[in-house]
Amino acid sequence: MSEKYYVTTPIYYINDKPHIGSTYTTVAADILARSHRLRGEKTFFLTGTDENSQKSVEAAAKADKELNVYLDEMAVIWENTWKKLGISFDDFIRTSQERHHKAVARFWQAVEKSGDIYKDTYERHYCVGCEDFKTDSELNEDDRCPLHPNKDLELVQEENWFFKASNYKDDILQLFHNSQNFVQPPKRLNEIRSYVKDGFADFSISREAKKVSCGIPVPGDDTQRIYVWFDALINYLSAIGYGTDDELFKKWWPADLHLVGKDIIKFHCALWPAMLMSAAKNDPLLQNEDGSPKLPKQIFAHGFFTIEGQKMSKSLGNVIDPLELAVEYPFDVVRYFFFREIGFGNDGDFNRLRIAERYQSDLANTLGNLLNRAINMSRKYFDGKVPNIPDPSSQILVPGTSWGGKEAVDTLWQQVEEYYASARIDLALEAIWNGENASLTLANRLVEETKPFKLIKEDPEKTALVLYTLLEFLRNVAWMIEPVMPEIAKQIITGLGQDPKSELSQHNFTQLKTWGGLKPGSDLPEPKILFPRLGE
RNA sequence: CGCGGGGUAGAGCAGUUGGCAGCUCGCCAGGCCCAUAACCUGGAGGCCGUGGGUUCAAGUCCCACCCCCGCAACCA
Repeated sequence: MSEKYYVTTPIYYINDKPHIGSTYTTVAADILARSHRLRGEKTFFLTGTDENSQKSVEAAAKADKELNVYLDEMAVIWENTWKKLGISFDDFIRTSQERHHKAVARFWQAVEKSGDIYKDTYERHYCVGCEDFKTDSELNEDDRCPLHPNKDLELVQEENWFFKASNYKDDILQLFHNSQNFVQPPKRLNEIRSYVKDGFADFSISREAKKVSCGIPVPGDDTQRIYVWFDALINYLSAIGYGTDDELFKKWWPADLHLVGKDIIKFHCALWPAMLMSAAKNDPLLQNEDGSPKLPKQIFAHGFFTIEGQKMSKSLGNVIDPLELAVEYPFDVVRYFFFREIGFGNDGDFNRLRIAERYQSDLANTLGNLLNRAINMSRKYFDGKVPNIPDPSSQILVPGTSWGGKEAVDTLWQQVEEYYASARIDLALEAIWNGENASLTLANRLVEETKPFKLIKEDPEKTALVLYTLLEFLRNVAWMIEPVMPEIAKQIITGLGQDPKSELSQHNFTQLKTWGGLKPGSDLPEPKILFPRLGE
């Protein structure tokens, strides 16, 4: 009955510590994972590190460290950064781990058995920057890599193993056709479709061992090492038991969502499904009941952002360390900014002025102030308690107001859930703040429309109804924003005199979001300022 | 013919299947006084980059063009 949700981030190169960009990706995955967990779905959230790269070798050499030592140190830094930021990952895969090597070996053999691996000698241009081969048509007018024009292309001439990606070109195009949501957002689907159409050539998937100082050995061929991308993608399988724990694997595969940056869609949307299609032919674990390949359900490519209008760059010195940022602002505020300000899937700008603006306006003024005024009035007029209304679950409309009542809140919940489900985090937040029949803005308006501070003298019962509505709506909002702002959500719940932990453990999701959950007559603690105003 | 993103109110951005142009901030004028000088209402402010085309109807679809941004390294 309960559905499962398996979400991944890309695995990161660890030639430096995490920065704000990788943090953005990871937070996005965290939000989606949390939204599914909240719904009571069995959720598995994977992140990790890509360690079989030439870049790691270079970085280790630069740091004057043994490769293994360097990798171990950096992997810890990455994992700990995510922990400190409260990222709720369930596993942390390192491609240097034994389990990964086992999975890769099994996968390679399955692909080989399918007849999609062959040896060939060739001479081609290899761009170290891209870690990728370039065909002549991909070079710029100076015959250099358009992405890395200052880097000399290596003219590589060697015998390598190749993956017959071209065998799957039609299948991939068919996949795009059949499942329009496979790649999100749509503009990325267009991009990748034209890439596959124009030429989805066979990939070289190994390099000569003597030329690289890292990489997983090709099964049965010690002279070759597996090309980093071919092994990296398999991490999504190895972390959930492929090659080591069949039962676990069956539980989680296929992935429900691979979250990636827009720069690596080629690998995830074309190469990866092709690899899986091939391996599935000779590995029942990768097959559906009908023998078709089990492919990830969706790949979502997010955009990049600039820092204060400029490209993130070390030489400009504007690379932001997420841990330092988390000192400047509560990290929940940063999370909110990321997904309120920047349409998920679009490029955006990381701008401190805008963070401050969002903080002041959306968080302090609209949300924080509402919570504060609602609690204060309730405490003042109702003896420090949540107003004791007779039948909270059947709360009716307050006549003469634009507040949509409990049904509008149900509708809002529905919208928010749909947005989370389709990874439109930005729209979920927009709806909570500015929605049409129930929203934080409308809740503030309800106060103006009913004036509880006057109404209390004439009609205490109606006042109780209004205040209960506000408090109960805030409880609902807390759970709506919990995936994005888990700490803030807890503080709101606590501020309403409830215990977030027991709310979660004693109620299922359906009960949580059912109107009337806030117990009438329960104690309201003295309000704390959730978002102090900035400046003086 | 390198690749990609984008040009919508003063700033920053939304605009799914074409159907009266929206949101946040800022500005102006009111209201309110419970609240974090917060909240609410009203208003000013747009040739939706340009020129064509399709259509009863185009920010949205088609064609052409102009302009801006990113593309050594770091890097989602």
